[in-house]
Amino acid sequence: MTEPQHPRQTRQRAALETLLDELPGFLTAQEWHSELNRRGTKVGLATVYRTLQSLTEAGEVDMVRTPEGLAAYRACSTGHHHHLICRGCGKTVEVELPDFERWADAAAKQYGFADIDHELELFGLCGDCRA
Amino acid sequence: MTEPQHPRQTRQRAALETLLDELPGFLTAQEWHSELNRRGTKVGLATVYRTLQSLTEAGEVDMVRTPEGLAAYRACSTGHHHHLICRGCGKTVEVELPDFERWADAAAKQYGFADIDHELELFGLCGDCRA
DNA sequence: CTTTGTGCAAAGGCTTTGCATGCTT
DNA sequence: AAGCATGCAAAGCCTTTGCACAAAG
Repeated sequence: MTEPQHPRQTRQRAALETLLDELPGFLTAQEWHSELNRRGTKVGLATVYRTLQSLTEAGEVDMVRTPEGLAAYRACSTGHHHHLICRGCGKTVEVELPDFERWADAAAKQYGFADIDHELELFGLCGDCRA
Repeated sequence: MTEPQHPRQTRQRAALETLLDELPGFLTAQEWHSELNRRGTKVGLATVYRTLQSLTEAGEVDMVRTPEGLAAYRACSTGHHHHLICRGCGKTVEVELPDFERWADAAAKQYGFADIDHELELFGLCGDCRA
């Protein structure tokens, strides 16, 4: 049993973590990559993929699947929540649904299921895009 | 404005529709393809993809994304419902959640979102796999 | 006969991986 | 100095598409 390995502090990882804290929405690995390079930080695409995976496993980043099956990532705040995602501009809101877990558990239990997990995303049009 | 085009009745499409009615679970396009061929019905993979898409657009088939981002399909009964999927054996149950749409609408409206759609899947362990 | 469906193979797009090099520690 | 991280390019996988042929209406 060795110490839990801390990832090394590299320019690329730092840049990505900073960017994750700045931009609130869900972006794909390729979009994070473009955004980094657009800001002048040269980072390889493979590195972005590897770093996002690493951060996801570490629980510092949230991954969801878009309806197209792409992986999209964002920094996650603590606590369990769901996402409300604008179809128009991609803006995302974290939605607390306090009753949902209990309710899902209860619903599943009626079918003999236990140990319930769930994936829930809401998609809609935000006020700006609706205007 | 012409009549709504009915798809042509072909051996391949019939075989897939029959199989969809027989197997209750979610399978990927490739899995449906394998299953067809395993049963002696030779159908091209591209045809399976195209037919599943066509059936999905026609509302006769349900598509969900697996956590890996793969598209998985199954015949769907009428009415909107969600899925309760066993992590152990893949068994799926259709769950009617009558209050959910209203509730999701209300929750989203608080954030100025409208025209809400959602994706909800529940994952758990069924009675058999729990034994 | 006309139109749509099929099959095959090739192309596309996202993601992962192998390997040599550079940077952290 | 040792080892993980990076970059690039190549490979992998799922899925879509182009095209010629077959089948349905």
